[in-house]
Amino acid sequence: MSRRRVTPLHRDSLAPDHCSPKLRREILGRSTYFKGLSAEALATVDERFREQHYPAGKVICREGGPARSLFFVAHGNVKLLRHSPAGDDVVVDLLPQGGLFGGLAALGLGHYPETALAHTACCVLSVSAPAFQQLLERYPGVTIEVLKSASRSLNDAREAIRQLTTSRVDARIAMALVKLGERLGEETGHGILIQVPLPQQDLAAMVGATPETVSRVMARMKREGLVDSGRQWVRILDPGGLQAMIEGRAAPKTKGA
Amino acid sequence: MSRRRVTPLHRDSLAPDHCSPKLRREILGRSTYFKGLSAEALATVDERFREQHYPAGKVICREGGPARSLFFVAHGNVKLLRHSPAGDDVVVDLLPQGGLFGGLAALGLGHYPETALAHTACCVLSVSAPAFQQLLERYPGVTIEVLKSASRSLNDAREAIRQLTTSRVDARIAMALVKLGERLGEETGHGILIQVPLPQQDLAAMVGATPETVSRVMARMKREGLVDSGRQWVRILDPGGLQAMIEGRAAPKTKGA
DNA sequence: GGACTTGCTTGCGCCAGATCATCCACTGGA
DNA sequence: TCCAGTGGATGATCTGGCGCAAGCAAGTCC
Repeated sequence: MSRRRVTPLHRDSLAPDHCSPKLRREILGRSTYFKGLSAEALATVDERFREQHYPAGKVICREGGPARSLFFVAHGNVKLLRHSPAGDDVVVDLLPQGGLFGGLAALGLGHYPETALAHTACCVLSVSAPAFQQLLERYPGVTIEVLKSASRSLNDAREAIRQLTTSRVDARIAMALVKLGERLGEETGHGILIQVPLPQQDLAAMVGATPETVSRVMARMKREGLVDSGRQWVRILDPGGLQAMIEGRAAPKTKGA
Repeated sequence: MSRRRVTPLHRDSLAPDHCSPKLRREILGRSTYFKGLSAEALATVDERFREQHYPAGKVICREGGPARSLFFVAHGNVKLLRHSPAGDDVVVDLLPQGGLFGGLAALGLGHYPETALAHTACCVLSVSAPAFQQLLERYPGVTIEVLKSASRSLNDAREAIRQLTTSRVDARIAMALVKLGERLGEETGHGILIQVPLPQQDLAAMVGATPETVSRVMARMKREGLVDSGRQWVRILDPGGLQAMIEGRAAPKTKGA
């Protein structure tokens, strides 16, 4: 059978590190948070934001640092991390375009609760915390949208907690892949390609496992035809099979007979 | 030394299952969400709420059920659970007076994301989702408070995720105890008594462990003088020691030398 | 185009914590 | 006061997943 082949991701087309000034307002206007606003309101919002570019891997804000701003992902992907005292990193979220982060900053908390890293090269818009607070006061509709989004994140986080405490690693990896597929995947002829560089190390940090374990589980998934993968990329071939794995009704072992 | 003694919790004084109609508005007015409101506004809010009483152990709403209302804890404690397909329960939160839950309901999600159980006998105020949405639209300040609270919960949940993936059980149990102490504890002559019936089974479901393991860890904590506990109660004697355990710099084993 | 870097794979030993099985101590009810 | 039921303690055993370490392959840089 076909051995894994060359990286199917086109890195640069994925995340140009520029972000046309004209596009900026359009991107804001299309986002969940601001799409209900009038043109003037949108302009007001827009002018509060400051544009910043980050190459892949660059730190945008650091856990524990004084929280001055709130960020909006205009282009690219941002990875949110928490560190353990021992130095391990846990990936708590991977934000696509339109994601908001540093959110607690604007609400009076003093410090960033997590580190944000440019996962791909990206363009980020930032507002100062007080300015954002003013926006929320002036446009209640925005506040409600932000609240909705926070609630969804809370739901996701609690779901992750449930998974972490009740499911085994393979189920969690399957779940992570399915979610990534939904949020960042692109349907191709041969399954859903996850449109983000995804080293197994990151996957491990998302599900609370080691890279070795991820490798072993993925090897099994490949053997069973559920996914295909290579250096920093994953393609989902059989979502149904993954779903079965998530729900626990899977081949628990190599199941010889 | 003194062996553990009789349950120091006075069950009935903890959670009367009545909730004086006059007190109701006062409780609302004191809550984080509504305390900024004028008397008339508060009255408007108050009249949207419907009062309900639950004896300990009763289900308030069920995970997956159609989400019609949002709830406010007027008295007593409410336990939020998620179920795994295999039937295990995970405790995602333990709400004290003033807690809001079923929150996603009001925001257009169709189903309750978790089961709510009366942990003690309690009095709960409920609003229909549309009515709550109206309140949010009419009183933007309330929306902001709700958002703050959701952000805090999100932060807690993500912190829990970090703990689950990086820390060992004993650290997680220590952390759970410290948090419970802060939220539900009462300073007594002999340390902080957690003012809620707390069987080890619940503690286990909060940290993702089995009751047996919790028992073993608690036995060690008792041996080391960090806590005292008995049937359904825990008293924190040495918060500093627990903190040490959380941070990993603890006696990893029986530490012979 | 060859050497280097970085990420993936795989084997082996080990340990934290689950599981199974009792036994015991309280508590609440009759 | 006694009894039944529930929650807690504890020993024995098993195992999923981790840690370490060596080897391999895909990109990358000169």
